[in-house]
Amino acid sequence: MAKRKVSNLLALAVLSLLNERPMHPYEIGAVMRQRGLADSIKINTGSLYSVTEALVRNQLIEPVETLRDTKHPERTVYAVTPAGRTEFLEWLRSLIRTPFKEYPQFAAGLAFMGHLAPREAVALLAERCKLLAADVAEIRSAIEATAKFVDRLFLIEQEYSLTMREAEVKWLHQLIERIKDGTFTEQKGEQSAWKITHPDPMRPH
Amino acid sequence: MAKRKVSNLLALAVLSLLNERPMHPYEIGAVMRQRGLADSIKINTGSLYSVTEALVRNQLIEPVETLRDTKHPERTVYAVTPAGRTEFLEWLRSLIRTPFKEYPQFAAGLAFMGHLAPREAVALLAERCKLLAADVAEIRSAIEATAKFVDRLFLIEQEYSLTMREAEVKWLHQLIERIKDGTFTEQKGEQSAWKITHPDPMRPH
DNA sequence: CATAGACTAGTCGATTTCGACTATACGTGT
DNA sequence: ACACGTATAGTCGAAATCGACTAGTCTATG
Repeated sequence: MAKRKVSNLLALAVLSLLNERPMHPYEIGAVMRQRGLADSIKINTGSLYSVTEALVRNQLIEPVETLRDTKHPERTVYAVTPAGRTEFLEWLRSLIRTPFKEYPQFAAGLAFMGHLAPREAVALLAERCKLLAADVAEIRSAIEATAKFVDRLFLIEQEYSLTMREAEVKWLHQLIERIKDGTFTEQKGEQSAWKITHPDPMRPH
Repeated sequence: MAKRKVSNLLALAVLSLLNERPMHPYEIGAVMRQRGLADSIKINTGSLYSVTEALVRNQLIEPVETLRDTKHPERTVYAVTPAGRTEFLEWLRSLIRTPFKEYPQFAAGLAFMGHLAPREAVALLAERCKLLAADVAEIRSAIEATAKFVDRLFLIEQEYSLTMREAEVKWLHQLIERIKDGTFTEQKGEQSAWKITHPDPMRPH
């Protein structure tokens, strides 16, 4: 994510909600959680205030009033600026259009999987399959339960999440099979070991 | 990713490479790039040194010598400690076993897609499809080219990457179809608009 | 009535991330 | 000879991220 003045996705959420109406940061956090946005965008209180400041500094939002209420701490209400509205829409477009490079943790794990014995790798992958399958079931029922009172438009992202997990489970099954069937391994004595035919400095053992 | 003393995936790469042999950070960076690890783990020079310091601070690696060479700047060589070896393996296991929550940028885009007109959304999604398809083709040829001299074990992560992109392309096609076929939309005058039947504060317009 | 926990709205300081920069050496082209 | 680009090995300072903490109010419970 290059060149954006503020790039934390929290800022996108802030811009989106302020597009609806002015709010103070605590309220933004509460609405995000209420709407399940915390599922797509990581919320951290410190970052929410920090991002809000950055948006102000870059004139994408501005403070419009400060409310005092004997019952509550003082709160500052922000509204989006025209520049902020523009940034929001452009950012949103680029998020939908451009498949930006991601660095999923599992990919890093796979890159170093050769450090583990094939047998152990298979066990771990199988466990991952189980956990993902549970995720899949959970997302499924959440979608069904929510579909009763939420428009499908707002379930798209859960469906995406579901699809990607299902694809991973499927691939994992295949990977496990291939490890077991000897595609990646060879027998060394009683143990099966990764098949390494290029013992050069390219990769570990 | 909770509780790890050092959690940047760069640190995992450092631990992995130092498991092979002692190296200085610049060399670690170079080897990572040479091996294509920069594809799975984001490298930033400042972070590499910072992460190295954090690993030292937490006694997962230690400096073993400082080399001076009239041609090159002074360099500090680090080696992994027993605790570092243990941490590496446990971290690796957890990366493979546990599907930790990720926050892909596209998911955030989908969460707010309702802010765009359906027509525009479709155009953007179609563009994304194209870009992803190009990624798919590229990864495919990279795998084929590399398979000639790299063991399959070391291509697993590229295959994962390929699979996930293919799944996304497929799903995108379906999503586009569903937007076009009226699943998500309704006619409002001459324009098609998102079908919103719950105009409550749950979501934007 | 007192206490504990949750809620409200934010702060704080430590750590991490980022990307430009430093300074030297070498190779290449003009 | 000079300029430029690349390689070597790292530094630096600004900004971002994180998660615990602050302080007051309200509610429920004993």
